[in-house]
Amino acid sequence: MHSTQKPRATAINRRRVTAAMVAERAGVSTATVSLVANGKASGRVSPGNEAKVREAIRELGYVVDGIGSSLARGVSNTVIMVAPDISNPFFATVIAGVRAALGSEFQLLLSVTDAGQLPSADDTRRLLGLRPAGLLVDAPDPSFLEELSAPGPLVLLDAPGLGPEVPAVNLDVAQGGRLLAEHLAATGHKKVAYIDGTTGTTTFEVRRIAFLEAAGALGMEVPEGARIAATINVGLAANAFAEAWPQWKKLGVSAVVCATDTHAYGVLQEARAAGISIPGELAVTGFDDLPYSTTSSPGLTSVNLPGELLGRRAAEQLLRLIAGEDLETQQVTLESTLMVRGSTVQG
Amino acid sequence: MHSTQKPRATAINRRRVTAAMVAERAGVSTATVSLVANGKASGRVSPGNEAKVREAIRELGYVVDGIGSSLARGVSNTVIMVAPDISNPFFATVIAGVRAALGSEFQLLLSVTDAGQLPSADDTRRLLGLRPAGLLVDAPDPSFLEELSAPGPLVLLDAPGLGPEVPAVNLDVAQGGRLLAEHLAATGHKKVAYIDGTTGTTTFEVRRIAFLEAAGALGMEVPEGARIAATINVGLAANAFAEAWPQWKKLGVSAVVCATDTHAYGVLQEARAAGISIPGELAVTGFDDLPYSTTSSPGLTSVNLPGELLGRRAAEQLLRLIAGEDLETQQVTLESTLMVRGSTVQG
DNA sequence: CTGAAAGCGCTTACAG
DNA sequence: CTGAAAGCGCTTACAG
Repeated sequence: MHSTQKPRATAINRRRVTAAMVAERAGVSTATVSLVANGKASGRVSPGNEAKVREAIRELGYVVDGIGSSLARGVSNTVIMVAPDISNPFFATVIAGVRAALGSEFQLLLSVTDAGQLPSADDTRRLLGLRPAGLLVDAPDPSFLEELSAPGPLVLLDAPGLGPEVPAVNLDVAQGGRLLAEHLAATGHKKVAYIDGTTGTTTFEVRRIAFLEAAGALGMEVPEGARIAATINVGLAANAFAEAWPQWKKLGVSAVVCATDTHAYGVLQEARAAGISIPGELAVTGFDDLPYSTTSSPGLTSVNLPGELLGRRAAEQLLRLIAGEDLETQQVTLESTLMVRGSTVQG
Repeated sequence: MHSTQKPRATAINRRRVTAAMVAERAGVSTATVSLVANGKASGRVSPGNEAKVREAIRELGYVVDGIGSSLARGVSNTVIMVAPDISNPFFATVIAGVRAALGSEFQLLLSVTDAGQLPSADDTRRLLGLRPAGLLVDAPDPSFLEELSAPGPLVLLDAPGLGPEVPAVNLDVAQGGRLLAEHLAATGHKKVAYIDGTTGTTTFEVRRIAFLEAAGALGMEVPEGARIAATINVGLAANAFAEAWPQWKKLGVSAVVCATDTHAYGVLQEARAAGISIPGELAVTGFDDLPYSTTSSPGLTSVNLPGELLGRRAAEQLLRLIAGEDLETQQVTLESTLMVRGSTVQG
């Protein structure tokens, strides 16, 4: 009963239904079919013909071929979003925003690279070979943008520090850093540690610099040796913290600012294991305000970044560019807010 | 003389470089350009012409147009992966596996739907309009597959319970359920609770049924009222558990099996808050073995599902189908393993 | 309103 | 080895 399978009994051999087939069935030309199929019939196709074409389309199950259409029009109805890291839960909310704004006219396709990797110039050229109606690029690094010559409509997301002529929607993470500094200063901290990411993404730089500047201005100190970095991973962050804590304690550090909530989870975990009281002995803060930060114990004080809005605004801007409109503002910056929870203030 | 500078056009108005332009520059036909550009020159184009074409391609910065090429060949060099939920961290590892196996010949594009939503038939038709070389569909539901008529090469991932004629790579979550039951029986539990997901995904059904059957066979009981469900969210799972725990306690429940690690994190969190000793008073288990499960305290006993391998195998199968080869095995099932940690056995 | 026709950029028999 | 030519399926001036 072993089968020598030639599978796919499904209608794999079903012939592609073309506009020509519809045209023949409806007794009109392919031009008319095209008009009707694309919703451009009104005022250009007689009601009778339109009805006939619709009927034929229905009967045959005709769908406009994207490839043929793209070639004829010079561009596809696809919007491609390039993202370096989808494993970040934050990304899912950004996508949701993009989808919401894009609606059904354009098809959203994601091109992801391996974790932490940027798309190669080669990848990108191939992407452009698909003739996307527009490109959304999340968290690009500057060198990538240089390679990305001659795209059509392009909007960057979360790409701080670019020339003002590049359409972009940014998160004001610097503001978040300042809010954090103000909050910690207000709650009496003098010496603070900082746990950075290791990817060197611009947003991490901005987070760090904004915090450090504001902290300094507010009379707080980040002592020598109280600045470390760890990969974005709970366990690794926990280890890094465990190793650093004895020295920090000696230095008098009473708060630690983490570049991401994920780092902060590691600190919370290790602190619990080591019996460090939070926030009494050590206050902990993060960035991103991931879902778990509301429900961890204690809750994590974190900078909330509006991911859904980021995606939505970026897609809206892109839609304008695709429509050939000018952008009122090339660059949009979205405010971040500080969510204060039990990891910095006694519940 | 023309310059030998790199073909880095200055943005916006660069004219598309076509094969015809390359052909003219090299003094050959577009047929020859096509052969060279596609690496099919060997034995079909004279060395001299090949060199001339390569030179022209370099000078002009020519890239084969994906749309034109796809139309001529009938299929694109794109592989589209349809996935219902990218916010699941597990998914990132699957993608990594797919990318690794796919190599550089095919361009991987992701089509995601909103969380928990299946792609509509309409979406899918448009996807097929892009003429992908192959389709990968992650965690589809059966009704979706019915609509997906007449695709070319197609491989399903994590789609248990399908007819044997559909190429698929599955995770043996049933085995995971059995391992869990055996482990809990071996560690002396008699009454066990179960926290299910709410999405009704097939994999959740399989997890539950396999566990319940094995548990029954091993003499364990899941009492009336000790089966609840919660959305995949730490906080919601925590709440659901908090509400259920008093009754479970009365019933003599000493272990709880969660459909996902995320549910289990909620239980761990609430248990800590409520002073329930783990695993002494309550043993906790999950499915998925997410990264945090190694480092939570206590570590979470969980069924490890090989995500990277899942993606890799699926892509390998797809590559075979694309190449027109037969599959040795239509359906591949990957073993799951049980990672025993502190949430079920005293560290 | 309508259809014939000219592409869009490429690939691939085919004839030389 | 090589190039002219016929498409792939569609859209869009254009002439009627």
